[in-house]
Amino acid sequence: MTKLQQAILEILKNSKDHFTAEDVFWALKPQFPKLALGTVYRNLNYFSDQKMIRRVYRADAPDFYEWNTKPHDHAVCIKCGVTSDLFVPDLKDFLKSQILCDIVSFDLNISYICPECSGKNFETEEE
Amino acid sequence: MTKLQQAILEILKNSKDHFTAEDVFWALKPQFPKLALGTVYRNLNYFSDQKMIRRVYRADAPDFYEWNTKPHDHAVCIKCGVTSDLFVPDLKDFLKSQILCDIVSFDLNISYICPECSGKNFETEEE
DNA sequence: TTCACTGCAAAAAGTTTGCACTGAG
DNA sequence: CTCAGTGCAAACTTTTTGCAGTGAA
Repeated sequence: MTKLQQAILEILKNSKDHFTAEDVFWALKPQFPKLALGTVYRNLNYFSDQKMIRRVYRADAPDFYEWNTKPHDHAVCIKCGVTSDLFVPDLKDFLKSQILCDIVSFDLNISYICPECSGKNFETEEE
Repeated sequence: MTKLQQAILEILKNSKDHFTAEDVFWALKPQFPKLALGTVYRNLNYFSDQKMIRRVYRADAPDFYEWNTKPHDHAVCIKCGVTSDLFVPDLKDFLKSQILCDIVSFDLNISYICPECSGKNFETEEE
């Protein structure tokens, strides 16, 4: 494991944020001035292939990568734009009960108004 | 509404399939030999802006367009690759009850083994 | 010396856009 | 004559890849 690879993993490990390849690239650029974006992609994809991190495919925005590899969903606040991890308990069982099929996996993305932006004090189940 | 625009809508209207812009392009090419892919995109996007059809953004595959504008989800069979419309009853209420937040919208995509491929006779709630 | 890792640049894939043209009204 | 709709080609965004160089063991 090279210094660069360690540094890439450290960035993800030390934050609950969701990083695009470019985020990681710019975060490391001061420390690795010759760093290339392609190299960042290559390493991030290698790590996610190894299940060390999770890659989240997105449709109309760059994919992001996160440290949290446990199953969870994502919620994007339509006010502040922040993406949060979100775990919906019993969702798989609920889906199975409703559609009566063998579910292999599923991907849920929620648009919502986060507690901070709603001004109210809702609690979210987070993981 | 031009002949081309009518023809594009007809293709979506007459099928429950999910069409990429290229699907539509090739379906119309015989009838409109000079047709350009960009024009197909422009019209499909115009129609979806007008809520006449629905555009479904996809992460690692071309977006598709469908006639069904009613809220529903999608399930992709991992065996045969077919995408089906799927309506999960009461899902929004279930999500609200679990995460206690104001949900604006959500997007659910399921990977599963469809009834035909599983060899069993499961019934799916479809819309 | 070796070879995994890297930088660089080009390519790939999907989609959008600028511009000139054309044809129906 | 006008101008909405079109074809064409180039641009754009995100991501991947081929290739040559390089640096640690």
